[in-house]
Amino acid sequence: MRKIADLDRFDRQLLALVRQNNLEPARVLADKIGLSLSAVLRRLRRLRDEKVIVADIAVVNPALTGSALTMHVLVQMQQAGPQTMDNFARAIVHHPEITGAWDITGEDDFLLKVQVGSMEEYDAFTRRALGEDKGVHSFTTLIAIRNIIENDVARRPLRDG
Amino acid sequence: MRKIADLDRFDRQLLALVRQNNLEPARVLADKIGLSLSAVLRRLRRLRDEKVIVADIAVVNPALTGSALTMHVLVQMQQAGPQTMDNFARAIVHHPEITGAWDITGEDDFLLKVQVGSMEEYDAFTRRALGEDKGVHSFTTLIAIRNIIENDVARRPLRDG
DNA sequence: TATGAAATGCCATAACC
DNA sequence: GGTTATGGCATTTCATA
Repeated sequence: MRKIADLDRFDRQLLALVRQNNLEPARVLADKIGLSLSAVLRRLRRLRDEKVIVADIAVVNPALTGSALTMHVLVQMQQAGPQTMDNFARAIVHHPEITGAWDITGEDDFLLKVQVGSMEEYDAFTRRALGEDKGVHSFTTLIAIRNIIENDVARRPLRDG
Repeated sequence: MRKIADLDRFDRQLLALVRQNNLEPARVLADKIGLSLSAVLRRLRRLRDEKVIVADIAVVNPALTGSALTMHVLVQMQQAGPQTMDNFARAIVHHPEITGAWDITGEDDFLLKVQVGSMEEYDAFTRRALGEDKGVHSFTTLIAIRNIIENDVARRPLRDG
């Protein structure tokens, strides 16, 4: 992956702009940062090719997309060695229900943010992702009653009307 | 705001597509959902005008944008009455450091996701946002050692190289 | 009030300096 | 990194149901 140091002032300015609006014509961006049209297009292409920009998406009103249930799960491992931690971290990446995951300090080892459509789905998820064969000792579920702030790029299907 | 029921099958299909890639030519989208080019462009324009699509953005690699520090804060209120909860919920919305907030079940009342540049900044944030005058009884900080999954649409400035 | 079709104008692309 | 010619795409207008 490219290092931050490899991004010059123009790259950073471009990213700051397209992160707010990626439909703005390159010509406008060029004027804003004081570069030519082609330079802007070349840089944007490279930023996308090199996965500095990982996606270009429309953000849909959360009221329309919000999952039925948002859970946070505090996970304690059986033994918090680097090996076990890494294995678990690598394993959870593939679960689409998990929209956030952090390796944390304190009593617990991981914090997961999970979005599911129903309690049944959550139950199935825990069995699949947090079974004891994964090195998990125990976990605590924090059920979200209400989403107050939710900045996630939701990738779940839209709720039906 | 428009109700979900007002979105027909075509609108939902369009949203599902542009939520993954908003740079795809309308012609391609039209083929995928079985509608004409003009119909697709009209619908997209309306979805944007009516703020069903609230933004069109490039998602930047979290390793480059992620704040130096991601914290999760479990907050216990002095008294968890609806009044206090609502006041707090309304107050926190204005803090830019908070990129996620949920009203949760269990021992604690709120879970906050906070992104800051340094420990000093976090300390200042807690004093500002979680002072006792806000009705907060106590809070526990979970420091993220590592971001394993991070789907947030970060709107903070890029870190300098 | 919706779609579908065709003419216009803008924008990204690519080859070159 | 900048400039120019080309192709593609969105936009607009019109016709239709």
